Amino acid sequence: MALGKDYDYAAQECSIARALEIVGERWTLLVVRDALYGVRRYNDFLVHLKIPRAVLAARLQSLTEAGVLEKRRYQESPPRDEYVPTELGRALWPALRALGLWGRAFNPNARPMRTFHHADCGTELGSYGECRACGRAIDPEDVEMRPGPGLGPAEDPVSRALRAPRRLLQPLENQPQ
Amino acid sequence: MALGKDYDYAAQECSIARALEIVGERWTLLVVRDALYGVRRYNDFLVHLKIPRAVLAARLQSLTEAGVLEKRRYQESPPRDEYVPTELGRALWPALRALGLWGRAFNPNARPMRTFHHADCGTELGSYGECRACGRAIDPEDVEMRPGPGLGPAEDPVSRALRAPRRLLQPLENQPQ
DNA sequence: CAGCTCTGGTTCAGTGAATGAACCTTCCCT
DNA sequence: AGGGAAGGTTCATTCACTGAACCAGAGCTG
Repeated sequence: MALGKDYDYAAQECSIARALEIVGERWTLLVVRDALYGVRRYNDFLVHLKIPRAVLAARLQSLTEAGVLEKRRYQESPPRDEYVPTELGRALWPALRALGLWGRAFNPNARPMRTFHHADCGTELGSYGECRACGRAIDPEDVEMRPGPGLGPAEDPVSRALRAPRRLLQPLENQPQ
Repeated sequence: MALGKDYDYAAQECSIARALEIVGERWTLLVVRDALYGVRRYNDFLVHLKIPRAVLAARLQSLTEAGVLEKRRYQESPPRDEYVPTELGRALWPALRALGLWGRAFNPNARPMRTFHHADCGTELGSYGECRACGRAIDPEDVEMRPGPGLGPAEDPVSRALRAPRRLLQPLENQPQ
């Protein structure tokens, strides 16, 4: 979503509008999604999202300023930073989950791309992010993501790494190719 | 969100990206939000959202083509149409609810603008629109919206009408002023 | 019947954001 | 010395958003 630089719908007295001021721009929610999937590094976002470099830099910066991601130095020489979801970023999981569920409902005969399960018991999450077996909401740390039958072949290393069953927020291992 | 005309992130194999193709543009989710609040008429959207006319026309058309809203003739002479959420549009309620709750979490010391309750029991809804007491998802038809302490004075008739406690999807009465 | 209003648009010029390609810098490796 | 990887910045072009103006059908008013 392209917001004007004056962020006009800040005027709206509505929490939804407030949320969209932060994450409503084009690509922003996809960056957060990848961050929750475990992507942390500039190049991995770039490869996985096929996003223009300038836009990615802008989004990472604004998300960091908003407190959704945290920029963290993970090696000094050469200096390298990674972007990690904060508590606020992790709190976007229900919204992303709901959007994904709606996107699946949108084309009903499509096979699911990924399924999400309670890591402790393997039960697939319900429509409001709860474990149907345990009957309570599951934090993203305890969600296991599994590839679904709707996924095609992986074309880049990041997509390939995200094919394996894995916990949300678990950092991507950058195997040295 | 400004999508290119070729909708590039259609390529993403992800239900979230699919959803954002439809509702990811700037203003789109706010139009759907208003539709769920009971706004149905072009002019009411215009007044309440303060959205440019051209953008509103474009959004209403694309949402109608996507099957999120339905254009319905409500009077023949002069011909007047209203836009009503379809089943697919109503299915966006959990995502909007989750986004709104996140927007509230974003500025924690702000007072809530509106609260949403299960109409049958009065319990405030959880982050996916489920009733915490009944333990199940609540259809938007059964959700009661109440004004919260964070709302300022209403400046237009539509905002004023949306101040009263009311069910979602209940059409706005256009009082003849 | 002239003129005004209400509703629901369309058109248009100006602006700002997204895009993709090219370039840059620092560091490491050989 | 040369090459490559990571993480950016810069730039011209394209595209969408913005706000104001304009338009058209229908009813109301005098």
